[in-house]
Amino acid sequence: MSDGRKPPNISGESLLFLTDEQLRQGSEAMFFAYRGFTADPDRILMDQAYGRAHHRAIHFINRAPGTTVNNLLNILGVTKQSLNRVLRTLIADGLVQSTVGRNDKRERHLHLTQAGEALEQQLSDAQRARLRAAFRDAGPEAVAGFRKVLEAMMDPEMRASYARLRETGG
Amino acid sequence: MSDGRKPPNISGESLLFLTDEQLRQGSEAMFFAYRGFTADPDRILMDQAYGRAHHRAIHFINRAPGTTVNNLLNILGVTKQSLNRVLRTLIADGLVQSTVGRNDKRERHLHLTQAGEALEQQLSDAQRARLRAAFRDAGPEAVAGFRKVLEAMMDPEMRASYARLRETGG
DNA sequence: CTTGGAGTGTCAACAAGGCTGACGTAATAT
DNA sequence: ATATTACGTCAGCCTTGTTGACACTCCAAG
Repeated sequence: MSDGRKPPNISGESLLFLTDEQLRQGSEAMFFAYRGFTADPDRILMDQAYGRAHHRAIHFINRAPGTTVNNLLNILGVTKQSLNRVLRTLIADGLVQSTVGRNDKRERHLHLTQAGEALEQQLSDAQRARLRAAFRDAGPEAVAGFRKVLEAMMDPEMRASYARLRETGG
Repeated sequence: MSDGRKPPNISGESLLFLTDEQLRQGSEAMFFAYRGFTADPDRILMDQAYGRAHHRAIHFINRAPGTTVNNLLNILGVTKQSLNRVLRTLIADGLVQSTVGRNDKRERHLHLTQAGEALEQQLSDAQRARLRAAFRDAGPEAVAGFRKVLEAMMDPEMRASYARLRETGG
């Protein structure tokens, strides 16, 4: 690594897509694209007293209704103090409902209220609109490649979370 | 938007890759992948007194040596005050050199020092290693699709910055 | 030549949202 | 009975975003 120059074409196929320059362009594409990816929901949330952290919580509670705090913690990859601050405001504002577990009363199960679902819709509509346009412009094969590379880029635990959500979600 | 159901197959080709569920999976892939994407440099920077903002500044100064503060501002999409705090520490620590513009003395031209280049190498090596592995696993066609979708996802101005960097960079 | 506006960069103060550490409480597991 | 787990909370810190206020430079209009 850090060879700085194009690796020689060892195997039969061209490895030009693995040059440092190509990888750097990939990094920059990720950076700029992620900005676009979050821009629309961010704009919506600015008006309200919420931020990106609230969006993430709402998204995954909607995605896995009844999930526990601990599970959400693992998915989001933040500390419970951080998450709790966000959840506290969402519960206080009546967007999220926290119910004591039936089997294990230590657990709290999280659901979106109607108001929470409404906000989730609004946020994911904005984000999906951009993604839909990008997907349509790029075409199905590009989208398949997009997904493939992103998945390969994840940490293993994240890849597991991602796969689990895919199974339950459809 | 927000139709919630699969759109009918209007055109000749299948539009199943544009269902809400597929788009949601795309969002989640972006979220998890971006975490992985930033994880390695973040780990390196944790030890030092620097964060992700410093990484971004160093990256783009390296990419476009002699760039002005204002230009960097546009690329990074933050306020000049935010950037200035980062630059101040980098300059104080001798990683970045700021020289008054020759033609226009209002401008500052930014360069990495040797120490700055060394850190840049270390950071981008870590990030490139992950990206290289992901690219190799996914293969050239997937990478092409990846790039295509990301580019379509950017805001127009960001797409312009991205293209500009690509030209000068090679 | 002076002056006013636009462009560029700096300093100060504040907020969001990460983090760690410590502690309390209830429920479960051993 | 005790240890562990799940959750909540308080306190305090750091990074990194924000606005507001200000200084210096340049250029053009008067």
